Order: sequence, then structure tokens, then C-alpha cells
Amino acid sequence: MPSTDKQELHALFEMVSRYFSVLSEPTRLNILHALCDGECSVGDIVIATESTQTNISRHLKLMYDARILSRRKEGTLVFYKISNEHTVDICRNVCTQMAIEMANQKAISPKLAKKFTLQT
Amino acid sequence: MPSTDKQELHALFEMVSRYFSVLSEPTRLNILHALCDGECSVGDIVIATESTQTNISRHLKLMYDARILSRRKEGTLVFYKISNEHTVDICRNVCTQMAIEMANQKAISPKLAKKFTLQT
DNA sequence: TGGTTATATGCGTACATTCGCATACAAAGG
DNA sequence: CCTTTGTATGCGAATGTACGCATATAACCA
Repeated sequence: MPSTDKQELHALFEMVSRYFSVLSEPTRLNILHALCDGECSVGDIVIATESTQTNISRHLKLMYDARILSRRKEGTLVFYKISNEHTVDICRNVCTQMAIEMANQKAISPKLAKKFTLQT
Repeated sequence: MPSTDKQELHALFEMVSRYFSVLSEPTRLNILHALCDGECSVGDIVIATESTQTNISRHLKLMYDARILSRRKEGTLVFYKISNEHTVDICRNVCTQMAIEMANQKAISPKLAKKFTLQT
């Protein structure tokens, strides 16, 4: 492998790891969960996630900067939505897998495992 | 949604976020990359990743604890391998997506984009 | 204009993560 | 036994992250 390729591969891994780090926070997974049904205002997400406005606002900015969310202003409200279904697919994928493992370890009831995709 | 479900969902998101956090580090993606072709000893991985033994050993332990890697001892050598293709699938998926985005932004040459899956 | 509501952000704190250095441990060979 | 080789780990430093509090900004309304 030429050294140019190796450098670009490292650059890619940097990007990919940053992407995964966005998904490596429970509050942000909750935000994705809340947004799975469609766009929400910041206030809606605060309520849905039972978190604080400051905290949610910061997480939203982080996810927006990572291009995982897009936003739209309407008066004083700001609506966020998932900008790319790809992210949801990945999260659903991992959530399903983990739910199965949790069920196997009896951490959750088996009959609930199949409900635990990211979508409601 | 009953409160029991919500608690279990939070527990699931905790697990999923911890899983993603394992993948949110370039060195660990490099380790996965090195292991894509099959099991390697710690020393092999140190060479492949051009990192230090201490560092790699710690990352390997972290990935092993997360059940992403499994291991086998043979004399003084310890061989690690990817325990579940699911993780590779996810990484390949994201890597491909990111490589396409990098190519679109001309950060890398388009013809190399398709080579940038996690596997060589 | 002044007040109210929705969202964003500066600052400080607590905690987690990565890494290197030195060292411990473990297996094999002399 | 002692040494060598391969791997793991305790400790400390540097850096990064999540959060709350207070406050800034922005749009709307009276």
C-alpha cells in the first residue's frame, strides 16, 4: 500500500471515529430517537428526553455540526430533523443487535427485545 | 410508553453508546483494519498500526472487554481476532459512506474512495 | 419601546480518555 | 535457576467531554 493511501486511510479513520463519537452518548441517541418520527423543536426534544435546555441545545449543535441533523428556523423556534437516514439505519442496526444480547442475558424481557429498535 | 419500557430503553442506549464509543477512536479502527484479514498477535498489530505496545495492549483489552475481540494464548503470544462480523459490517458501512463524502469534497481522489472499506 | 419566550453560549467543574514511562507478569529456553 | 521475549498494568500528565448556572441573542407581542 503506497504511503499516500495509508495517510488517506488514517484521515478516513479520523472522520469515521468522529462520526462514531457523536453516537457514543446516550443523550444523543435519545435525541435521535425523539427525531425518528419527524422534526422537532428544541423545546419538544427537551421534553421528550427529559433533559435540560442547555444540555440539549449543545448536543443538537454538535450533531448539527457533524451533519447528522439539519435545522430550520420558524420565528423563535428552531426545528431539527435527521438529515440522513443512514445514521438511523446504523443505530437501529446496533440497537437491535444489543437488544438481542440484552434479552439473551435476561437483562430485559425477551418479548420486548424486538421492540427496541431506535424507532418507536 | 410504560415507564419500565423507558428505563429499559435508557439502559439500551447506555449499552449502544458504549459500543459506539469503542469505535470512536482511530487507533481502534486501525486495529480492526489489521484484524480484518484474520487473527494477529499483539506484536503483529503493533507493527501494522505503527503504534506502541503499551497503547495497543490497552486498546485490545478495551475491545476485548467490549466483546468486539476474542483472544487465544499460545506460549507467550496472544492472538486477537474479531469475534463478530457484525462490527466489521458496521464499520465498513460507515467507512464507505464517509469515503464517498470525502471524495465528493475532493479531500481524497474519487478513484480511491471505493477502496476505502475497512478491509484491504 | 419594553417584556416575554425560545434558543444559544461563556465559564467553571467534574469526570473520562489517551498516552508514555516504568515495571510487573508469564512462558520458554539456556 | 536466570535471562529473554511477549504482553499487561499502575501511575501521572495532558487533553477532551458533559453538565449546570448564568447570561446573551433573537423573534415576537403588547
